[in-house]
Amino acid sequence: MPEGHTVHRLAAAFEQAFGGQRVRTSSPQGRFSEAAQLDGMVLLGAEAVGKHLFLLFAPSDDVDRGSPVVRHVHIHLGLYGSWTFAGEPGFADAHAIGAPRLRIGEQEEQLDGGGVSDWRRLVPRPTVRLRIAGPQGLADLTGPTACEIMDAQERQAVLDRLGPDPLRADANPARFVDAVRRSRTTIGALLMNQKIVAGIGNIYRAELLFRARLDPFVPGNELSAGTLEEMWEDLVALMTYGARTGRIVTTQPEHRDIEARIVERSRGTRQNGDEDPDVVSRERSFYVYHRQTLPCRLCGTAVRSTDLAARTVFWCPRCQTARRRRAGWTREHPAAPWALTPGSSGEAAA
DNA sequence: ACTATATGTCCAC
DNA sequence: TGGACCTATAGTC
Repeated sequence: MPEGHTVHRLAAAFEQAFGGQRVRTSSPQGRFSEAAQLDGMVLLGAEAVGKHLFLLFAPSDDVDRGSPVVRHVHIHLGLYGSWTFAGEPGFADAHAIGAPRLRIGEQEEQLDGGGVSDWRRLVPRPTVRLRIAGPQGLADLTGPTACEIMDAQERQAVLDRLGPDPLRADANPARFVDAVRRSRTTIGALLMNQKIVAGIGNIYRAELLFRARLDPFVPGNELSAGTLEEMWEDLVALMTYGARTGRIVTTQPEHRDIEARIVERSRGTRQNGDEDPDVVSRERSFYVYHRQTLPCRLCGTAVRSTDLAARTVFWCPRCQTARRRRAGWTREHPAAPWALTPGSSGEAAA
């Protein structure tokens, strides 16, 4: 259930866990029989583009010779896919606290709590499509929409059908701005279209539109370049935070309720200051996502939901009012919180 | 045991 | 636009 930030996180985790090392690969489930072709190769690195993950493999003697032919394992997690890591203490847990395991995708899983103390003896679930095992630990993939070997041309074809990715340094925001302004489709639908911008999912869509105070049903061609440039900058900030912490948080501290802040303070076990992602509980993290019928954090109006582009969109009908305006329109709300200040619960925001 | 749900995408009609 | 697909989990009977 990842959006782009999760996939970028995964790429970093794979580089750290297996980068440059020989690995064993297998498909316990049997549905990725090509795993046998990769067994014993070197995992050269990992790449994230939007919600697509590429793991790069090459035979070790090719690597030694200096010009390896790279096999790109293309993985898309879809709605259900996830990776589970297990290994030596410190393996793939750059973002976890203490435990020699973490599951990227959703919750953590107790891998050694049930009597399994050695990750090497961890029997894969029968649904594991791909297992990658290195000297320090392993990673199990379940439920992906895609898991296939690609060559360089096929990889490029995937990139070619994606819009700019806010988490990539090579992204060109003008492509996003121009594509939106050329379209009569609603901004709510355009944000979910991976050709327009790569990596946004249903949460970032709803939250970005709220932060822009924008009605999801405004046609793209009615938005000003300036508005879209600000939205791009906001996306970069939101998704960078998400990639760093593994969690989506879009609320400004002053918009989370007071009781929540008291609870967060009183938890008291923050060793490392302000960067602990657990500081913001899930219920405090969003302005509108999954908050239909609840009062808007800013104005108290009931948050609404409806279908838009095959998914449920959530929005505040009072705060998100811009519609049917020509390009050049400026926001009516006094101060849209473009700058995200995560982790500083209770502090005044910019 | 069954059902509903989930941060996704594609294809057929 | 509706259904199919991939899987785990929480909730209900």
